[in-house]
Amino acid sequence: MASVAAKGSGKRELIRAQAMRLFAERGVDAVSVQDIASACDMAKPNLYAHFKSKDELIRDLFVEGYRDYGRLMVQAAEAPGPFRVKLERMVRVICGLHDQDNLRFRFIVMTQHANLWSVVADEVNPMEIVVRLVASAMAAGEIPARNAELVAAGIVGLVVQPATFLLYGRIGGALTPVADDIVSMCMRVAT
Amino acid sequence: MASVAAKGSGKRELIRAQAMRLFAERGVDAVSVQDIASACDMAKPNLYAHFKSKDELIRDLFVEGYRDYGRLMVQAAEAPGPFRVKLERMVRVICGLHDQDNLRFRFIVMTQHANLWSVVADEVNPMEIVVRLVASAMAAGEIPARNAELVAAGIVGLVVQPATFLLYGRIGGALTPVADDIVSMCMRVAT
DNA sequence: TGTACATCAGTGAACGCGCGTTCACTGATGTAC
DNA sequence: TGTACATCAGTGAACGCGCGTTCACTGATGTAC
Repeated sequence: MASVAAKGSGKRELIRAQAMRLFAERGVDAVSVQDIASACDMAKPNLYAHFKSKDELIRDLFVEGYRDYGRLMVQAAEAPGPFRVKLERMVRVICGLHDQDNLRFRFIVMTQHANLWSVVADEVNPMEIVVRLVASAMAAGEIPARNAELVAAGIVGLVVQPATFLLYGRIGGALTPVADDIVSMCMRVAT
Repeated sequence: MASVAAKGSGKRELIRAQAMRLFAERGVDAVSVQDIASACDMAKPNLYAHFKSKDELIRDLFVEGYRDYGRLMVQAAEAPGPFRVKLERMVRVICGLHDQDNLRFRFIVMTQHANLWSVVADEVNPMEIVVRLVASAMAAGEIPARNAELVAAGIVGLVVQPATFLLYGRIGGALTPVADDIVSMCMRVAT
């Protein structure tokens, strides 16, 4: 059961890894504390030595799940270069994280409407970051000034929806091989 | 409580309307049978005179929820005209349905990962329809032949993500006013 | 008109169940002398 | 070396709760004569 490698060491990381896997596969509501305990080969009460409650565990995974995305996207946006380069870096970051840690991406997709956003800081909120990138490129005259929120939404959709197609086996393989195509679609939308 | 207008008449339609509203607002798992009964001003057991179980009610709403989208999208795709016209009709249909019955759209978004797809026929599966439209336009040489699934995913994303932004108040108003912009983004992605 | 009966939408109360969570306890391990 | 004790990860059993669902019953309404 405990075949999914825990990133760090120790029981806490084992619990986090197994819980994220189960949540990603079935959704948080369809996974019981017992399910998580079984996957970790431990008794249910022992989970409470590491997390105060099921909710705390979910929040922990949600925050941690978005942290890397946010941080790397901010880096991509703040590093020097024209809009096209920033956007390309950003798309590649997301494709890379997606392929490298697919379970996390699944988890994020499954929980995206779960009223958990209040626990994620605005600075690392991926939507916010894309909106800011697009808006500042328009302000700088790098791309035509249009409805920035709408263009940003479009760009997010151009990444998220192919990822979702992949999730359901509609597209095979990984996201990185088509990163170029996604970037070019984004650029056509933005310019 | 029963202020949401039921489309048809009778208790069954009242239940369907209230349930869809609650499911759209909170997600199916966060709404109990008691919640639905209260919203309908009736006792819990009475729901079972109209639906065999909570699951049946959810499936009913899911199937019904997609039916109009699928039917109208197929019409838009099968009516004569070049790719651009078909795509535009299709986008307008979705924007129109979205604005006219926002709760249904919310419900669809909330339940999109709920393992309910087996109850929706392939012919009216919106993703399928878009994929077919793009693939046949490529086959006919109307648009450049590229990865059809990916382009279709992009187009779906260009509609769904703005709708989601709207859902969370990130964009104000309705989808129809920006339908033109969405169509033009889709065309730039596809050609 | 009044009486007897059939119908049936609607309900109060209870059902069993699995949930998240708590707690008193166990038993292996390390340490002191 | 053996004995006594402290530590603490881990657990079996139970907790209360709200869930979806069932069922025997009610009581208003319509119909027959």
